[in-house]
Amino acid sequence: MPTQHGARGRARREEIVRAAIEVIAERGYRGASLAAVAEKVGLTQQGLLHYFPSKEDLLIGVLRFREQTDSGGRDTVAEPMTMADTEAVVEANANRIAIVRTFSALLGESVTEDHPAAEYFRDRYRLVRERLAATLRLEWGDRLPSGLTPEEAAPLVIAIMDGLQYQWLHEPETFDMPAAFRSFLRLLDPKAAS
Amino acid sequence: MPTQHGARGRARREEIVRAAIEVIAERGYRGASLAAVAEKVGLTQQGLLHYFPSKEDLLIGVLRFREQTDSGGRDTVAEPMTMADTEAVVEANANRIAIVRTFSALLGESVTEDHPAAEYFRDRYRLVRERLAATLRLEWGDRLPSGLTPEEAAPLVIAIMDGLQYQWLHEPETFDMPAAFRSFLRLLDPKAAS
DNA sequence: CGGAACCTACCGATCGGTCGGTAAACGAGG
DNA sequence: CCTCGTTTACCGACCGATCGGTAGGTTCCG
Repeated sequence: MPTQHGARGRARREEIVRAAIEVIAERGYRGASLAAVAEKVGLTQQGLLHYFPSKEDLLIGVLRFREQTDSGGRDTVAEPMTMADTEAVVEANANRIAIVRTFSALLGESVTEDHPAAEYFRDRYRLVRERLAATLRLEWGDRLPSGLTPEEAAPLVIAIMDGLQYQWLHEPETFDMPAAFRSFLRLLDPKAAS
Repeated sequence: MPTQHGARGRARREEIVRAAIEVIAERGYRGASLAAVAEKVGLTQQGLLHYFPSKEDLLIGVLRFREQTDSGGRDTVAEPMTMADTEAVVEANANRIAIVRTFSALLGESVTEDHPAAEYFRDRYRLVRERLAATLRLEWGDRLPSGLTPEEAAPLVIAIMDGLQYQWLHEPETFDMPAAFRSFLRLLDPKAAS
């Protein structure tokens, strides 16, 4: 078992994961070769395999890395306690195009058969929907201003965030993702200042 | 130039395109091998290359096929003249999981570098946004009931459709995509019966 | 000494694509 | 109707590249 002790090894692993995120953003998971990731951190492919014994292990590393550190990643929606926070997340994502691209590409791939990230996204969706519904209920009670229940609104918030990212990624300089998201928030609560 | 005349050849090409759509749904575009597509229609990989001289040409064929025939595909949003039609599109998509999966997978891949479908999706988004805005304006004038302009609302409708598909594809039996979309329509127009 | 951190040398599989053929269908001319 | 050249519809053999992964080291640090 590599990388167990030693801050040295842990740092190297993180370096590798960051490189993997970049490569996946450029080529997707299937298109990302271990060799390309290895080269980015100055390793051979086999050197990389010392830290992550298989490509799938590396992907798991990427997914885990996001869950831990990534306090600005797309779905940190899992955490925020107010709707204003979700807006901040979108804003932050607009400045993290590489990470957004990585996870948008992964999300797309994950709908194909036996994709190693499929389970991750399914569980993630469930979790985020739950927490988001709780957040909405905390903010507005059992009925939003629009008349929707929190359970009805939560999937819509997620869908908007995901969907806007694709439009934005295809026209990063033209498409104003945060503004579009704010429009949606106005839809949820017409009285909101924002 | 193959397939120019002859209904025979044209039919074969369509057969191939349909097979390609299936394979892409299972493996994505990068993961889809010409051999796998060829096998589905009882051809060798070289036989397939007779009809589509390269893998990219096959993808173009898939994209074109959708634009023509696919009157129920995800984005036929380009056509409908009323909002009720968009609801019908979503409903139809809920019964076309293979095609939805294909284009969701392609959309995801298309955000990676130099993807052959990137231009297609970008142009498609522009077009659909325009037409949808026109539809919205026709239905409600310059301000929707929620106060949004048609140009503000159009990207949101698209984002919802795209985003809901990913959640649905990850839980096809549990997640009620049409119901979620109707919730969104209620957000757009609280007075709607639906 | 022992384990972590690598690397060289390979391997079998798969990929998209080329080359060069063959066989059948087809249209035109006699 | 029958030839005959052309096009269409394929297939077998092959190729160079790349892929993820294994086996078996060596170096170096604690």
